[in-house]
Amino acid sequence: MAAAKNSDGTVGKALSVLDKVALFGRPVRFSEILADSEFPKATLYRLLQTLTNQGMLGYDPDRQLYSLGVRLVGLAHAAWNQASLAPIARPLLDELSLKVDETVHLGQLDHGQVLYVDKRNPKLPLNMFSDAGKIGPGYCTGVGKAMLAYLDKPLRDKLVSQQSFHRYTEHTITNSDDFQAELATIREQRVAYDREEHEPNIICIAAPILSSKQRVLGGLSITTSTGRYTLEELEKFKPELLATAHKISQLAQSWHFPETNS
Amino acid sequence: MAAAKNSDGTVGKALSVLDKVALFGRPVRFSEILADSEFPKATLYRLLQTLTNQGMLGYDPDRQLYSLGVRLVGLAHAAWNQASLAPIARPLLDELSLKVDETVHLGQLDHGQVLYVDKRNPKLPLNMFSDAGKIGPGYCTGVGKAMLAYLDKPLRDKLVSQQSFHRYTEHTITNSDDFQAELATIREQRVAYDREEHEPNIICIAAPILSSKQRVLGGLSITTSTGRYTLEELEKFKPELLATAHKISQLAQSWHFPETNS
DNA sequence: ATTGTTGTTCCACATATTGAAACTAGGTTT
DNA sequence: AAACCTAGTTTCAATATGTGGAACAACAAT
Repeated sequence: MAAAKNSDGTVGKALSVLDKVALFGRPVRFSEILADSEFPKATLYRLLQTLTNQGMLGYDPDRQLYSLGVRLVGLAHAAWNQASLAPIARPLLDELSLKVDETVHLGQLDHGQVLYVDKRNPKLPLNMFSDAGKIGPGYCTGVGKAMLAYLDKPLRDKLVSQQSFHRYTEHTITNSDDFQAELATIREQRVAYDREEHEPNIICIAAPILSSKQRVLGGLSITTSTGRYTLEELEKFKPELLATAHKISQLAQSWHFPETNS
Repeated sequence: MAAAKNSDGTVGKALSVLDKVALFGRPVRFSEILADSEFPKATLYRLLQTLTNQGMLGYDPDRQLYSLGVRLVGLAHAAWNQASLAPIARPLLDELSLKVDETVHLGQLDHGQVLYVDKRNPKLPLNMFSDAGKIGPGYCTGVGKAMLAYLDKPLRDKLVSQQSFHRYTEHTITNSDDFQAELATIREQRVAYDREEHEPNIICIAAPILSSKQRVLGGLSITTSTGRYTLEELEKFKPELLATAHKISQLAQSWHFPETNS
């Protein structure tokens, strides 16, 4: 049969519904979900009920609105603690962001996209779920490129082919060939640059965090704006960046850490 | 037959496995999960596979360890934004915590327990998943008691009966009767006090956040230590606390918010 | 080599899921 | 107020999915 259908059984379907609701980004009506769902009414209905029962979705009977459930927040707390580099890397992020006096991001790969698991901004010391948990594109962010560059070829090719290459700015790389070339350059330089590829005026330098077996654990970046530094000047952060990435990697090793596999 | 089995179908089982893994709090072996699982080997195996496929679990093939998946963190980000009071309440928490110069917590109910969705500490402005997402007992925390007190009787009774009443300190309330009495007192006073019931030397004053229909949306507390204030002195925060709770409630109303239903 | 332990696959069987269609509850039009 | 929508919920036979005992592989330890 070969080809990979993307749903494993009922659980897969249920989770895809979860995603749908998440995607709306606000509480939604049954019919709204039904509208862009492949499931028939009754099926969708039961899936929603199950998820609601399970606390993965919340339901407001007065307004008839489904929203993501609070249970997710609790699970994520656990996930963040045990499956992300964030709790280990935390002191190192503090240190780095203070030293360079710029924003630092810590990301991991999730299905070819970047999931930011932590962030430090030395000026605005406010961070929360609103920062961590954010997902960004893999092909036009510093951490994304740094991580993708260091995957082994088969996985890298697979994920590259899945990128959607939306042109965010005039500098965004918009096809796989250029992107593969960029990744090769990154491997040579050992760091990735974001040259206003995702947002105008935002530039960054990023490095992968690799396990001792050279598997990609995550990515680390120093982000700034063109108003503060030129792209060339970013290079001066390279030693600090690599040093911190390496330290995180060592800490991760010693306190057994799971490797991201997608 | 009748009685409510707590699992709805395969999805329920899969999610219970997720919880199990979360509960370990660290990456685990297949056999460890099997050990305290009611599922037979093959079944558990397939559930784990499905969850892993779906990115809800991560799997490290080298070490053969399952851990919570990063996908959860992304979902939670969305959940936090759309289903929690946190994003709306944020500026008000800032304001309150600065004004009283103490730590403030914002919580919501999740299956009779308290889920902290945000926190502000005016001294240590470091907060993250490591604070938000934390789950605490309902019967011995300020926000927990404040929220439980204001539920309508049937739901309240149900949740009270589900509390586990572990004696954390000598002040912890350890049976439903005393607890129901306490809840009555709270309704009279309009605020709940935590009298070192959860942790020694930690005290707090808390109020519920109610919708216009008097449904419980969440809870807000000001936490301090016996070293800084006596229990009696906490009362002076009551006006500020109630005012802020009310403001949050109003904001929540205007930007449609789902009500917690368990 | 031999045994033990842990993880993976098989397959007949049972159960949970499916979805068209019927139904109900509210709201809107005639 | 009756007739008519529309959005949401329930039913039920057909069947796709999930189940779990047992056999099997992979690998360690003896």
